[in-house]
Amino acid sequence: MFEPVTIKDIAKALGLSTSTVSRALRDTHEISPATKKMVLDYAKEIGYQPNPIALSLKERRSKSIGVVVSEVANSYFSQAINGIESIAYDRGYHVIISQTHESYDREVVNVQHLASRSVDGLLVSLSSQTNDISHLKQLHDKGLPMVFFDRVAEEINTHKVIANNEKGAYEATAHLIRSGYKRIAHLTSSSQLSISIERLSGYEAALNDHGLTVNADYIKHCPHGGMIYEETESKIKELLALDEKPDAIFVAGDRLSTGCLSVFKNLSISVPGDMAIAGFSNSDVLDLFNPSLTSVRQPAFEIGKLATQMLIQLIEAKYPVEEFEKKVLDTELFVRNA
Amino acid sequence: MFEPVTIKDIAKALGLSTSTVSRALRDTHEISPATKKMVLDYAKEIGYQPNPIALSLKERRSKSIGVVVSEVANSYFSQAINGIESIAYDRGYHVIISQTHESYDREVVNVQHLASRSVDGLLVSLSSQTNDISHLKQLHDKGLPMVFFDRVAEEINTHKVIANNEKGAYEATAHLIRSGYKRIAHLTSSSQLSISIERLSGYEAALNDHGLTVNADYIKHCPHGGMIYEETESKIKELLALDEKPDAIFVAGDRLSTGCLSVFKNLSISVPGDMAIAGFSNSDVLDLFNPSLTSVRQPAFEIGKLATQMLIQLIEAKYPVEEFEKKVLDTELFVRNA
DNA sequence: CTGAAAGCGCTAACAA
DNA sequence: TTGTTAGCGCTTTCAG
Repeated sequence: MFEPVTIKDIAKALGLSTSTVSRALRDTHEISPATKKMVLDYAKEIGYQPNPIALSLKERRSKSIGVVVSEVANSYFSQAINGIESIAYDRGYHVIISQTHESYDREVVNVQHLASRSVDGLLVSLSSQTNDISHLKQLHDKGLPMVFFDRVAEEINTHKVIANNEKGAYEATAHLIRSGYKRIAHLTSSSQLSISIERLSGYEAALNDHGLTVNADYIKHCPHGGMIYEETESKIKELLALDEKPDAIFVAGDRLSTGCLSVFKNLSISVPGDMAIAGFSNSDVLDLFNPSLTSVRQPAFEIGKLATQMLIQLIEAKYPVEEFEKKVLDTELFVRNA
Repeated sequence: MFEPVTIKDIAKALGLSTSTVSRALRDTHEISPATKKMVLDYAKEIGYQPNPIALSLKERRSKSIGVVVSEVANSYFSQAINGIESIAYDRGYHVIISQTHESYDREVVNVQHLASRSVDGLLVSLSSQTNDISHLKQLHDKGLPMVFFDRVAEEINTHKVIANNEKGAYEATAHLIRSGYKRIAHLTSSSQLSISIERLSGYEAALNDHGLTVNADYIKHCPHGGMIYEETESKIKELLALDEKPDAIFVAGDRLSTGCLSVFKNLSISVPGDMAIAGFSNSDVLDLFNPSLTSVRQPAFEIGKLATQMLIQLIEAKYPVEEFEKKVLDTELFVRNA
């Protein structure tokens, strides 16, 4: 149905061998200018396009990289993907995106799928439900290049690119403290995620540094990372039911931050009047929100770029890479008060 | 670096021929149960994974589909992509996403890139700057299956899936009229886009049906579809500079709607006090906006699903398909007033 | 029921 | 400088 036009066709038409045509097309020196011109002209005339699949088979690589994220409909990830694309594209790589929707099972399936489609490398941000990373470890051990970004697996020794989650969390929490709030709760994603751990640690450090004590009742985890409204709502209701109700919340995720605002809006609880909120978010319409959200913004585009550069470096390395690094990029705090 | 495990390895280890192994793996009937079991067991043991590239080369298809959208960081498209993925994965297809960022040049390059990577088909939503569609026409003529969604090219005879833009625009405009507004402007994307034409037509119909006249000065185009804040701002300022200043605006796009709200916020113009706004948007945080936006929501997920089903049907068709259809899905109006 | 051989499109030794 | 040949991993005639 879809017309071929192969090197063989050109060879036949021009009375040459396929290897000569190949050489002309690939511009090697061992070819006469005349033949080369003839081949190139004819190739252009009939619109010859090399078959990348044949090439992949031969060179044993696909010039494509797989991306595993929880959701493209998420400002952070869509910005990161833009960064990924911007680099990949320039370097001639295809980007294959797959979404876990925060499900461990889908993550396993997607990773397997990508690997079996022989991507040359993987850019991974773990799902919030992922505890066991053997599906990735196995591929990594086999030699599949892999770079983690955002939600990383410490157990796998490879490059990692993350935001300075601890510092970002510290700043947001400190901002709430400086604004006069004393009972600051923390709403976060599942506890095993690297970002949860880092952000929790920044939150705790800020409390400690400002003479406030960490109250375990004030820390609530949403395993679905804000994907399920009811989950977020019920955790917030737990906070509101406490004897010493918090007066502010530091929220550790994009979806959770907006989810949180929605819950308060629906409960008709005034923000920041009755409850102040600061949270991680990369949305670019935050300025339109009311109640407004003081936000911690990650350099998502930059993170995507860096991760991709490192991955391609790994893919194209002549010798196995032994030294891995973790890049940490600063976040930015946007104070908004309505 | 990355270990192979081919059919040949199995054959050698088991003292069989590659064809026998292939047959065992592919579960044909012309194979003895014993051999089959032996092969399957061994294959599982050593973790054999068929090489899809070799298969693609043989079968002359890649089991992947290319998606061309303007931006993944856009609620409409990210939702549509979710729909696309949901079907594609089930049917064993990979989804390769590329973004035009509303640029014609990038669209041409991306389409070429996808085609040369031999995707089996294309799901396309045109960039706002695309006038010339010969890059697509050429591939379509060559037999590459193609389905348009959202921003379609009427000149290419193939399946199309769109929202009922005209009706959606009509309803939004009629809503503004019923709310008492009489000087309703229209802010839209570039004039050649199918969605612009359809939405403009719905807008005009609503005005006419309600005894209002269409004023050409009230219709403003943003060729970059809201990607450039300054463009949106300047068009709005043009509207505000008119002698008979509009009292409401019907906005024809996601990015434009939020951009519009931002502009008014920055100009300290009260919405809907001084200016009412209704617009197309698929954002799922609209409820948090203030000023709030009365929105026309498209069934993006559904559109993505349908387009993908139709594309795969085209790809897998035994005989060339001659009959094409255009599916039109209803939008939903969400009235919000703050 | 199994094996040998050809071929998908391309490149790269090796010959000529 | 050009042609011949083999091979990347797999399926599929065609013989046995």
